[in-house]
This record gives sequence, structure tokens and C-alpha cells, in this order.
Amino acid sequence: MARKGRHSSIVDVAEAAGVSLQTVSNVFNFPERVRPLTRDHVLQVVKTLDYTPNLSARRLRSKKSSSLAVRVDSNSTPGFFRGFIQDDFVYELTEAAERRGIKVIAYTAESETQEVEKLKKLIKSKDTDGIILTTTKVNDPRLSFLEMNNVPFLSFGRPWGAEDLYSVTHPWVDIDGASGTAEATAMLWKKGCRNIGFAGWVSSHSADGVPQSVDEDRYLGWKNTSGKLSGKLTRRSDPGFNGLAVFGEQSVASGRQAARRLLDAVPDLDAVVCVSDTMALGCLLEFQRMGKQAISITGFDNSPIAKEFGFSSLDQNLPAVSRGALEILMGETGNEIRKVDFAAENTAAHILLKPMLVVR
Amino acid sequence: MARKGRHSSIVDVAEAAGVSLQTVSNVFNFPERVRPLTRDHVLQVVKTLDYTPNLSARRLRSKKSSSLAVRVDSNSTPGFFRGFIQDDFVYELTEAAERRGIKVIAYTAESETQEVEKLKKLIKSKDTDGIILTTTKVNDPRLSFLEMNNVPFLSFGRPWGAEDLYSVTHPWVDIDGASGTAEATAMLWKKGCRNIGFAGWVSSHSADGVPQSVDEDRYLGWKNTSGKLSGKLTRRSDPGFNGLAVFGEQSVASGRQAARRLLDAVPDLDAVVCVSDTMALGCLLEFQRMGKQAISITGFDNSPIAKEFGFSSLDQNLPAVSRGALEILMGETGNEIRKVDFAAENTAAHILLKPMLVVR
DNA sequence: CTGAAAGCGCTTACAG
DNA sequence: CTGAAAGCGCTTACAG
Repeated sequence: MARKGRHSSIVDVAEAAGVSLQTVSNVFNFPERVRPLTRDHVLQVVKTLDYTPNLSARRLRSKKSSSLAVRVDSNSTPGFFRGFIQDDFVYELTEAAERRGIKVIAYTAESETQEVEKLKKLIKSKDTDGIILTTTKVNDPRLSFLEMNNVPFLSFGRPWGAEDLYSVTHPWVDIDGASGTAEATAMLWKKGCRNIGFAGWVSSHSADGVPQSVDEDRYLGWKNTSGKLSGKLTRRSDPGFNGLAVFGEQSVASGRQAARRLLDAVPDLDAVVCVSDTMALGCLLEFQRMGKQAISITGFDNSPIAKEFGFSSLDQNLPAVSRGALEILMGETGNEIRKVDFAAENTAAHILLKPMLVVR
Repeated sequence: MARKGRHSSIVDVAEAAGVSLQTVSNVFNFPERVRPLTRDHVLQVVKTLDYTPNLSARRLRSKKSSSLAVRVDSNSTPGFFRGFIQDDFVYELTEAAERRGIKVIAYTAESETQEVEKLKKLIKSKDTDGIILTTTKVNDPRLSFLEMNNVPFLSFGRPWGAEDLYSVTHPWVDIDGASGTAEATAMLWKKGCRNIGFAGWVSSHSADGVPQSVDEDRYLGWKNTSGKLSGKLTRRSDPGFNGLAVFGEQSVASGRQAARRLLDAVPDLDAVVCVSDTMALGCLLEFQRMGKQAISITGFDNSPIAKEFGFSSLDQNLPAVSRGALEILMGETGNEIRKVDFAAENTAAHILLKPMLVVR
């Protein structure tokens, strides 16, 4: 019975149940400390009074916000790619967080400098215990800020180009793009394709065969597998790999162009592994136009585009990514977001997940 | 100087500035109550100490969360439509909310019943002052729950089919679809098109010409304008309007089919107004395939698809939608989310915005 | 315009 | 296993 229209408080529950305040508190926070009989009785009263703890009070006292902040972005950025992924990532992250009793706060930022200011506010105002970053780069001001201030954080995506990709000061969760395109290539080979091309974004590749970007990672998966299967492995630095790889930018038009160039170079082309669904759509449409529907195509992201146009694609498995993110931030079973000393605790600071090939 | 690594509090600021606690508090909450000289001095100290108010403490005391909750959805729902809009809506809403000092909390739900439970928790735990709903329907359990509990809320989208669309108990902000397709139709006419078709979703339309759904609203905009301009206005109940309207479902394949059917019925077709970008893409691709590139097409949403494929589309103007949402919830200049008695206060409970035609 | 006190609703030591 | 007290960091009356 909440008095006078206000919500019932822990005091109301304690009184109604005939126990002290912190017995009620314990029922919620340390149920094992309370005798089962008492616990059940308290829970019954909680139900009757429809009591829900006031989270501001809890946060103030416990000094834990039990919240996570994530930046949301506008979809106005060119290419389909970002939007599809972000939408689902925020959804899956929120879902996974709720399962572990964590709230997700959205924030926006127009630049990384502005983002640092926003992060500072979020943290100093005690509104969040941790941060999920989505696109980190070398010398990212957000990273140095978070590290300096000892704020738990993690990035979705490896810090490509960093000196040490596996530094314990920069935890991350990511999708293994190379393994994905390798799987796609193998699937196509198994299906009987023998001239499997690649349509990517950036043609400049590192000489040592160590990927420096998302697209290079995906390119190498195709290159190595394709080379192995066909026995046509060339020297590592060969970007084009027998002229079967072409590069452009993240657009349908670029995908169309890639399709034409590949077909020019290799008339008996029978499949193309694409770095993204957008590129894949371009290839698909161009091959359709040319009456070359028989050429198989795979994309990346398993976006609604892939589903709609019915081509195979690599699903980033965002539910698993989100679960992994929370495992890094909270441990496998913990219920609080804390700054982990990964080196000392010997727990994973980095999770690399295989994407799932969805064959259509 | 925060003591021992913890963040500085209002007490630290008061001490350092040599004023009382609530002079500091006033500087933040009622600056006009503080003498300018004192105010500047306090603000200087705030800056030096890098002080940010603890929001949990503020919320607990003030009984305002200054937060808004919005459901985020998975993009796995069929069709491109939802995803594009949601992504941008959450972004624009967060941006607009931040401008007015409001946080946005994301939550998920698998069903409306489950959503009611989540809403209950959010409200009773004092985590949110208001709710933004995104797809309401007749007899929506969320609506009755929110109304009963006197929770400030608003829906993005009109409650199609409700007894009274403009009931003050159900505030909303929406896009005027009819005005959008009317504008698109007029633009095409002006351009010289004389056989302008329509590709929609649902063919069953109300007899009285009052739209009962998003798609019917958009259909009527085309129908009325097209009829007026061509002088071929038929009876209101005629769904097909001279055979120039065809209906299908939200998919590219359905758009392709619509294109074929329209062209079959009207060989000299020169334009198609589409209910969505997805349908428009289908039309575009099919016309390309048939060598009928001259036929103009307009879509709805101005999604990345429209930009990518270069067809005209109606932008939902989500920044304006978001600003409107906050005006309804907070008033034009207010700084708190409150339950408005729209009838008594004589302020708008409903905002209908014109979409913006982006011509390509 | 400024100050000293009370209190929002919890959890956290600490005592029994 | 349970209880009485203290206190998290603010804002809100209220007094001057």
C-alpha cells in the first residue's frame, strides 16, 4: 500500500513484513544471508506492495550505477554498412545488459574531442560504470582518456594498427573477418566454384601479411584460402592474387564496377566473395544485368539487404558479441562492472568471434 | 582537488568557494538567484575542481530522473523500412534530449505484455520520467498502463484506427504521409509526368476516405493530388484510381511486381509514387531491367537506399520529430518532463509534421 | 541574496 | 541470521 499515491519504499516493506530495513535490502542484494522463511515472507510483501527499489538511492549509496553508456550514431553516414550493424548492436547490447541487470544509456557525439567531454560528464556524474566504444583508431583520444581515468571500457572492433593489438590496457571484442571470408571461400569451392574473386575496399596491403584494417582482414581470409585450395598461392605481397581481387569503395556502384572488372579479367569467374553486403549487392545487380546470374556471391553482415536479395552472407553474431562484451566488463558471472586487471586475474581481455556463414 | 582520488562533491566546491552548499546548488539550478559575482566565483571553483554534480543524488532528492526511455528493436524484422528509421530516430531523439538536459535509456521487449512489465519497472524504480512509444495500435496495453499510472508519454506515430485520433490522453508526433505523397505527385506532374502510378502495401481502404493506416495515408495523398491534377477524380471509394494503384507488401520483390503490373495496365506510365524506399527500389530495378529507366520514381524515408540508388524520397525529418516529442513532453522551454493537462493548458498534444521531399 | 537543517531511499559497516 | 545507526551527495523548504 503506497501511501498517498507515491510508490512504496523499503520502509513500507520492512514495516509490513515486520522486519528491519536491511533484511529487505538483503533479500534483494544478498538473498543467501536471509533465512528462507523470512525471505519468502518479504518477497510476498514486496509483491503485494508492488515494491521496486529506487535505483537512484541504490546508486547513490552503493556507488555503482549499474549502467553502461554507448554512443548512437546517425545513419546519414554513406553506405548501408554502418547503420545495419549499429542498430542491431545497440539492440543486442541492451538485451544482453538487461539480462545482467545493467542499464544502457545512449549518448551522441559529433567528434572524438566532443565525445571525450561527454564521457567525462557521464563518468563524473556517476551515470555510468563503463563505456562501450564502437570505432577506435590509432591515437584515439577516447582511449587515452578512459585509460588515464581508470574507467572500465571495451571496444567493439580491434584497434587496427595499434602497436600491440592484444594489449591488456585495451580490451575488445571483435569478429574474425578472415575466418569468415575463408569459410565463405571454402563453401564456394566445395560447391564447385573454381574461379572465386574478391571485391574489397582498399587495395593497399601490408607487406608482411598482417592485416591492418577490417577490409584487409577479410581480404586475407579469401586470399589464403583461395590460394590454398587452388594451389595457386603466390607471394604474400601480391595484392591482386592472380588478378582475382579488385578494390573500390563502400557503395553499390563500386560493387557493380568490381563485378565488371572481375569478369573482364577472368571470363570464367564463377563466384565473388565481397567485403560487405553493399558491395555484394552491386555485384549481384551487375551480374543480373549481364545475364550472369550463375555467379555466386557472398557478402558480409547478413543485413536485411542480403536477406532481401537472397545472397549468402556472414553474420556478425551480435548477440555473442554483446555477451562477450559483458563478460569482459563484468566477468563471466559477476554482477558489477569493474576495472579488471587482466594480467593479474588471467581473464580474457580480448574475444575474437567467428562470424556465421548464412548460405542462401 | 578531489580528495584521495574520489571525485569532488558539492561540499568541496562550497568549501573552496567559501559559500554554503545551496549557493552552489543554486548556481546550477537557479542561477538567477545568485549574485553574478558569487556565481562567477563559484563557477570558477567548479572548473578548477572539475566538479560535476552526482546525478543519482540529484535524482533522489529532486524526484526527477531527467531521463526518457525508448525501446530499441532488432533489425531482424523483415523489410528495410523499420531499421533505417529506428536507427536515426534513436539518434535524433538522444541528440534532442541531450540538448534539453535529458538522458535516454534504451530498453528491449519481446512483446507488448513484456514491455508493460519493463515499463513498470522503469517507472517504479524512478529511472525514467517519461516514455517514448514507437508503434502503437488499437487497444495497446502499453497505452492503458501509461494512462492509468499517469506517466508522461508520447508515441511517434498516430494511433491509427483509434476512436479519437486527437484525444488529449494520447499525445503523439507524426509525419504527414498524405502531404508527402501529395508533394511528390505534384513534383512529378510539374516535371511533365502525366501517368503517375502508386505502389502501396494494403489495398483495402476505408469507404469514407479517412485513412486507417500509414500506407493508406500515403496512398490518399497520391490519389487526391493525382486526381485533382489530372481532372480524373473518381469516386472516393475507388481504390485503384484508374488502375494506376497497385498493392503488395514491404519487399523489393513486391516492388518489382508492382512495376510490372503498373506497366501492364498503363503502357505510357511515366512515374510511380511508392509507399516506401523498399518498394521504390523494386520498381527502380524492374524498370531498369525492362529498359524503362525514364520512368520517375519516388520513395519514402529517404533511407541510404534512396541515396545510394539515386531516387527521390520523402525524408521523415526525424530531428524535427524529436524536437516535437520533447516539446510535447516538456513544453517549449521547460526543463522537466511532466504530465501535461493538454486540455487545461491549451498546448499541443499532437504534432503533425510535413516530410521533406528530397529530389534526386 | 545566502545559510543551517532536514531528508530523498537506499546500502554499508558494525554490533549482537 | 537480524537490527539500529550512519551516510552516500544532492535539493528543498524555511529562516534570515
